[in-house]
Amino acid sequence: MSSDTTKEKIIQAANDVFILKGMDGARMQEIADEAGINKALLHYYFHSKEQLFKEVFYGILSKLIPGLILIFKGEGSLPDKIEAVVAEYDSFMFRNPFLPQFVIREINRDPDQLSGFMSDKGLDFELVEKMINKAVEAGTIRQITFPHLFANLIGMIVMPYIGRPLFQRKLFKNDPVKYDEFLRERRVVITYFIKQAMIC
Amino acid sequence: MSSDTTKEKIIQAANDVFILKGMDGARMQEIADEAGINKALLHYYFHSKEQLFKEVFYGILSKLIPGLILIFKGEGSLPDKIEAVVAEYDSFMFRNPFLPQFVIREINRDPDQLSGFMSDKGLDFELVEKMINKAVEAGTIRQITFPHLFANLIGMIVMPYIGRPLFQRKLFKNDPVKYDEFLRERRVVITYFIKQAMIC
DNA sequence: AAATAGTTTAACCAAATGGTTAAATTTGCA
DNA sequence: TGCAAATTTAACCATTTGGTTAAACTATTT
Repeated sequence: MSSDTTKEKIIQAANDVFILKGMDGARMQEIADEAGINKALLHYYFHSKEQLFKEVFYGILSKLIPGLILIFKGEGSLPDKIEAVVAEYDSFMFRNPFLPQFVIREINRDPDQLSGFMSDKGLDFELVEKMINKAVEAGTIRQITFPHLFANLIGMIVMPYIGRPLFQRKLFKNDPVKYDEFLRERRVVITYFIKQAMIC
Repeated sequence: MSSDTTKEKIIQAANDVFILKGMDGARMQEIADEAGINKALLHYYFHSKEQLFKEVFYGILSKLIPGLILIFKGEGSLPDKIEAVVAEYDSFMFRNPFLPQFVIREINRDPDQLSGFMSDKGLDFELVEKMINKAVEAGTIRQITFPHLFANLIGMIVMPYIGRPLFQRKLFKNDPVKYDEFLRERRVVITYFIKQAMIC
């Protein structure tokens, strides 16, 4: 097997371990084990934990951002775009259920790096902000500023993933199947909720 | 000064350090320094970090829960209660801005303990759930289940605190004063948002 | 004054952990 | 075949950190 494959095995293993245990909780030895190699070789490819973490973390994020940008810049009415963003975002979280926690940790660990990365990837909110403001002025949607709408949207999407261990216990008698059903309902519930709240 | 005062100094110091750096990031030495004592004395009062952490964490939570229960069990219409919960919750977060992150960490670290604690404190959601279901049946509010409403509510309230380092940079040009203004607007925005979404 | 609890000092311990090293071995490729 | 890169082995290092210990000192109480 080529060196590329080994590197990929490492990244895959790091992915799993990091996303389950976070940067602090992850052990280099465990990542090596998970990848089926030894610690020396791990450091042969990634000279530090920090470097490995960044490659994994920003690797995942890189997969999410293009979809969002496409939606923002694409055709369609504002409500349609909101619906699409919710769908895209939520399905991504469903496939990467530990990502929100992961992002939160990074938001508080190195916000400049994360912020810069988003800019590099071409994700900026000015377009969207203008779009919202224009719709408000035109009377298409109720009065709201972009930051508030953004916080509402992301908060509603992300909360069930962040709070799962508690929510599942308190609201679903700790039944994971029921909780997954609940998660699958979120997309349509959130979309509906936002539309009712925003559209006059 | 009595031993009680020293214990309180420790708890206060631990509060500050834990809430800024989390359980993992906090150092016993730093807590001792912050309390103006030395490590030996710190362990004289709290024999382990774990024990100290729990006293601090559940100490804070204990202050939040009674207010919520009062609202749930008190008089008033459902919309009024929702408004009151948002106000109570949000003002608590504003006074303890690092609490949400703190809770999230604990949710994922020891969910059983946290869940049990809430039950002990008399916080259960069955009443609220019934109240919501009844209102839906009566047609007072639009069709929604309690878990969804709960996730929406908490998500919207908590998100701006969790995501602050990033949001402030991306949406407010990293201006902390502007961000505090934004936070102060949240209560009314969220209340309004929820009411528009829920009330027919 | 004597006893008790609170507090300091300062050294120490054990475990965990990220990272290094050097030599030996295997594999892929020119 | 022979060279270079990939991989293993296994020991080792430095640092951090939670926690301990014992002796001495101080304040409080009885």
